[in-house]
Amino acid sequence: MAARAPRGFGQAGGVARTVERVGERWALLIVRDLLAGARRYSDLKAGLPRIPTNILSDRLKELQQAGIIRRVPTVRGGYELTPLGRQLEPVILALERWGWAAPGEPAEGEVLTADALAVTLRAAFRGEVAAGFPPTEYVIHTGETSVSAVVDAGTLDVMDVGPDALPQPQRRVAIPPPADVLEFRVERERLSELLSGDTPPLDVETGDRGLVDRFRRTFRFDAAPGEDVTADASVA
Amino acid sequence: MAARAPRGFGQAGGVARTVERVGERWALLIVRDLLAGARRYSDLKAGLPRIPTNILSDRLKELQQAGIIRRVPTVRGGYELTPLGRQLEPVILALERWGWAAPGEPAEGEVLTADALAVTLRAAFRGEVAAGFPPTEYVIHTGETSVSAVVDAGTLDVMDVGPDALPQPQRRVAIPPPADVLEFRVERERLSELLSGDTPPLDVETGDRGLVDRFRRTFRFDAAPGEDVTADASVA
DNA sequence: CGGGATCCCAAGCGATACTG
DNA sequence: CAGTATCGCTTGGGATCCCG
Repeated sequence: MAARAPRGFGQAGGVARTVERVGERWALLIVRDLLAGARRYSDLKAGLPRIPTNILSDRLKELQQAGIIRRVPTVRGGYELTPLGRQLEPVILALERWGWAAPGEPAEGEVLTADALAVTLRAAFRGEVAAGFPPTEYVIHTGETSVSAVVDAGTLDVMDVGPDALPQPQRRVAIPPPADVLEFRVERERLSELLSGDTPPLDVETGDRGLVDRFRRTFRFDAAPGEDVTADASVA
Repeated sequence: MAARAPRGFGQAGGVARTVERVGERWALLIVRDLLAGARRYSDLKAGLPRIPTNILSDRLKELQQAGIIRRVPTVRGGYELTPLGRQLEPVILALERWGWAAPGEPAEGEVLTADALAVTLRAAFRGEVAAGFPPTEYVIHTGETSVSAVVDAGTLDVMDVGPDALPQPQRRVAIPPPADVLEFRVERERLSELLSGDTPPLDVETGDRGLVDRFRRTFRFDAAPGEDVTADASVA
């Protein structure tokens, strides 16, 4: 007996506990996508094109047992985060921020889905700054992905508006569409620059160009003040 | 050619990028321990008793190539975080917080090392609250582990004071030892309660019992206000 | 002696095929 | 559409061995 905790880390700290539950391959990406709302099996699979279906199936089972996700009874194949799972949001946002700050080329053939972009925007969102602006809607096109980000009084709501977007569950709060709307397209490779406060070329399709600056203040990954990001990755 | 990005996620978002770099098994625990300061190969191995030596070796190489850690030239077998690696601190702290908030038994046979406990205390630390108290030193014994946490004007410094603690590099700031000192022992299973604002039995060895309350205000995982943590993990 | 490298086996992962 | 089943390959685990 005493199965010696097979495949555990043998560690009692919080990091070890968390990694044991969501550290398996693909698990955090599933959580990321579910952070945007309930999704069906096929939605998850479409958002994670390279996940093998058996792995998706395994992870969904494991995450359920860990109390992180649950099935949506009313939707066949539907899954959503539990309250415990939603508490992983700070983890996801911290991972998202570091990922954009880390150097390295984007690598071709990668997809940036609407759910991923929604998390990106939430990670870059500065509520305090945004609270100083009138309600604004930003429609962002990049690669094959299109999302709408509605900013109102320090709150942010992102939704997929792409060609194959699912019908959205009604908005949480029924707000009138903002008067200020900026719609633009930016290259995927330039998104990082845009969110770092840089001014890459972007193609404004609708709205006042002056709103671009508002966007750049509202969504911004702050290079930690006083901390140098550039690290020497060259190794013998 | 075009090696088809073997074993990548095929995702462009920040979460995917981060998980690709530090998502391998054990990697984040290595980063966690290095967050406490530079460590040698044997220190890391001792702090991670269940890691196979080849895996430790592999991870150290990978983390170096990712620019997250580097060798300490002056210390044989020494490793430390790069500035980029130190930027993972928010990630580690977020993981630590979720891990303590998640339900589940501690599981026996697990170790809680000094480096892990240091991260726990940093994750639970409330600088704003602490700033209101006079400088205080807390010496905490739990299980086999003993650390000293010096709190001064909203800053926290944790160091190993266990029987086999390494000789500490000199304190960052040469401060006089605080007048207020609390030394206590708490069972490992009760640590979670203590850091949740509960009042489990603890054995005060030195200092005024009134300082216990100061400790409880200084180190505290906040149950996110208005968010219910308890989730139903029971599954068919 | 500490700091790794090698080996072998088991477990997890990935691709594809298949079923309710 | 929502998964299971199967199979080959890759990775991790554990013990041992080697090197400076």
